[in-house]
Amino acid sequence: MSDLPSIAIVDANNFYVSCERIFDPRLEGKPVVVLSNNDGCVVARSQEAKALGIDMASPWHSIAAEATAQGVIARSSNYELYGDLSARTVELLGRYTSSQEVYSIDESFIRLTGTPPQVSAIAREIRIATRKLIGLPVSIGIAPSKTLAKLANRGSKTAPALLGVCNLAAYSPAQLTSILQSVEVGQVWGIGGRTAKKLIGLGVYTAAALRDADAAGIRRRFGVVQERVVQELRGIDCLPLEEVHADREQIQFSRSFAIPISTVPELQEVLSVYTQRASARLRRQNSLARLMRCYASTSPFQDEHVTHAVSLAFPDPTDDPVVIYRAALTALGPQLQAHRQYVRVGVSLHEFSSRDTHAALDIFDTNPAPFAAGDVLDSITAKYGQETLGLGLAGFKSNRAWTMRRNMVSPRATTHWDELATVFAH
DNA sequence: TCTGGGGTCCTAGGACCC
DNA sequence: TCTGGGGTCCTAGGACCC
Repeated sequence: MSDLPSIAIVDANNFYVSCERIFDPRLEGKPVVVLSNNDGCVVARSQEAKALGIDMASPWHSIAAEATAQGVIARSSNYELYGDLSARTVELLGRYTSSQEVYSIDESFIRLTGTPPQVSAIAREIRIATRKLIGLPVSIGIAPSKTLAKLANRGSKTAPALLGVCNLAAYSPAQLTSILQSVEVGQVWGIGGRTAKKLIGLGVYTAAALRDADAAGIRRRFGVVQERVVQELRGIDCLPLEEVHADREQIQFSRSFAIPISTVPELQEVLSVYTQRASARLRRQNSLARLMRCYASTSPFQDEHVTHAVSLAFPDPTDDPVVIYRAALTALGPQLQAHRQYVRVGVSLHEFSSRDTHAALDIFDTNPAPFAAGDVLDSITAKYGQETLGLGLAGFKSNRAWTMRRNMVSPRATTHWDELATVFAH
């Protein structure tokens, strides 16, 4: 038995639903779904909801009647709650490893060392701890590469006998091949719908067949990303753990509206709010942006779907909400047409530099220090909340008909004093 | 009436330069 | 009339992920 380091992926089961259940135990054992922003699509389902045949990404409006008749309970997404429970889970996992990559809101890769039985024992301990200390059920897949760990993670969920932990090191080469033969090629991490279709056309139907395919040929036909998948399936670790969470390389803020917008002043208001939110994220990671893209689009589900998009460079990299808003308005404003029914606006920032580096280069700048509107906004909203203060049109809260629809949202039970859970004694 | 949002990486192709 | 070739930078878009 080898004593090599293994990669484990720890993944919370039906994460958003599990978060909702922690603070509302009445949801336990019932079919529950969580909806995307705007109460648009299903983005998380409990086991019971999956069993009823509710698909991921189903538009809620088209299934709501039937689902509620079947007893399905829907919740609007409550990202503040999920984010907080996610952070607690990350901290807990950190106690079991020296090397951790936070891959998404509900998944971490961690490195575990020991013999296969030792590693599996640690994984079982983690499972018990997350359930007991945070309230979340998790599944754990363990293997020599990330891609195989993801595959093991699927196995840990589909085979109840494994009790939520699947360590591929526990299987013989023949058993491993038979496991890979049972996985469709499109289920492999990194192989999406398009590539899967092409692979099937070439006769590559399963994970085992992809593992045994000619790596150079795969590279020629599909590129380096897919070639790495082949190597990873062979147990060769090609995708290192990204331990330090690097700053973002782009920041987007985009939302669909509860109702379409067709007046220019309202679009200006939206741009004002979105540019302020995007620039706040930029300042949080201490970056300046050189490039911005903005777009406004009508519904892709209607005739005459249009998108107006602009891309613009700032003369000097900036994080100033006033500069960014004015630039967005100047560039996108002339394209907006009052008779259109816009359903979505997006702002994205790119090409970052560090705020500190830029300041150091700026010593010969003769302009007096400008009013740092961004810093003032940040310190006030940090203390009193996101909605307390805004610049210009974003400062008014009245009559914002376009904001998100969130009709079934749960309390932010861990981050707001006035929304704490209430316990009743009987 | 009602269809999410935020990322990453890679590649192709045009513009430009020498 | 004749009319190269290679390198780099930039951007848009594809594909994938959760």
